[in-house]
Amino acid sequence: MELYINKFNLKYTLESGQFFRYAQKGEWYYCHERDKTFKIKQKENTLEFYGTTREHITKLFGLYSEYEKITKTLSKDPILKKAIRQFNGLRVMQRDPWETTINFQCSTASNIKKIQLNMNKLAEHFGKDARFENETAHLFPEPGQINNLEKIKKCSTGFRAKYIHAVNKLVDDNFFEQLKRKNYIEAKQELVKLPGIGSKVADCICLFSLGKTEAFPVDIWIERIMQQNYFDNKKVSHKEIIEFANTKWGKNAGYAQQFLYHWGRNR
DNA sequence: CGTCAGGTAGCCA
DNA sequence: TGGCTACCTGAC
Repeated sequence: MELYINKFNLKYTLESGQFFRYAQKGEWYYCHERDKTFKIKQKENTLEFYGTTREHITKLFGLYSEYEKITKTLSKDPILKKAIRQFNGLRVMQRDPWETTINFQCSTASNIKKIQLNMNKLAEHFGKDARFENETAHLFPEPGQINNLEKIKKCSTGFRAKYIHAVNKLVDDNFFEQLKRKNYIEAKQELVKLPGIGSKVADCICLFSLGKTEAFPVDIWIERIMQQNYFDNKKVSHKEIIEFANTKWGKNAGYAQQFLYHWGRNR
């Protein structure tokens, strides 16, 4: 299947730390998202993919957003202007909230490689098997299915295992549907009540899966980037950074974060 | 072989 | 609110 696209870069979007279950094979990216397995490649303004629908691709890769409007507004900021020029086509994805929650619970005090390992192992141990191109693909387990603490530990999750185990019991798809209907502040408040989920992870869930475009996840990288570029190298609290981003970029803060993060790490 | 990493929770001033 | 520290384990 094909999809005509504009102002989109698959590589930047997929490799910018918002999505983890993918593997590059030649010109194709083999991707897994919840119960979907598909492969996708980009050739200029065309996306070619197999294994899923146009609707899914459009939503997952944030292709419905008013990208030109957002980037134009953000480009008033000279630093973002550079970042946007360098990484034009980078999008904020809209993923499955359940998988995103487990995903970013795994991210605490970790790194991209290890998060990928955790997610792939969780799918192997708890998810259903499917066939894709004559090979076994592991689907991500449904809410409620990650229910064995010892097995969760076998997925190299370490001290995060107990949090994953607890959250698996506390949420379901309906919970996330309710959060989508709430505003950003309320949704975040609900999320940080969950074990193993603090401000940063909650903001990632809000931004990457609940459509809260104003969320501005502050991790150690964003902290450094913001300090260097907007606070004259002075120490600032995460709270101050969030307030600054909110005032400066409002509903576009999430996009600003994604550009700054990618730019700051790949410069 | 030691150090450290996309944070969070718990505890104390 | 602000400042500490422990925490699993693979990767460098």
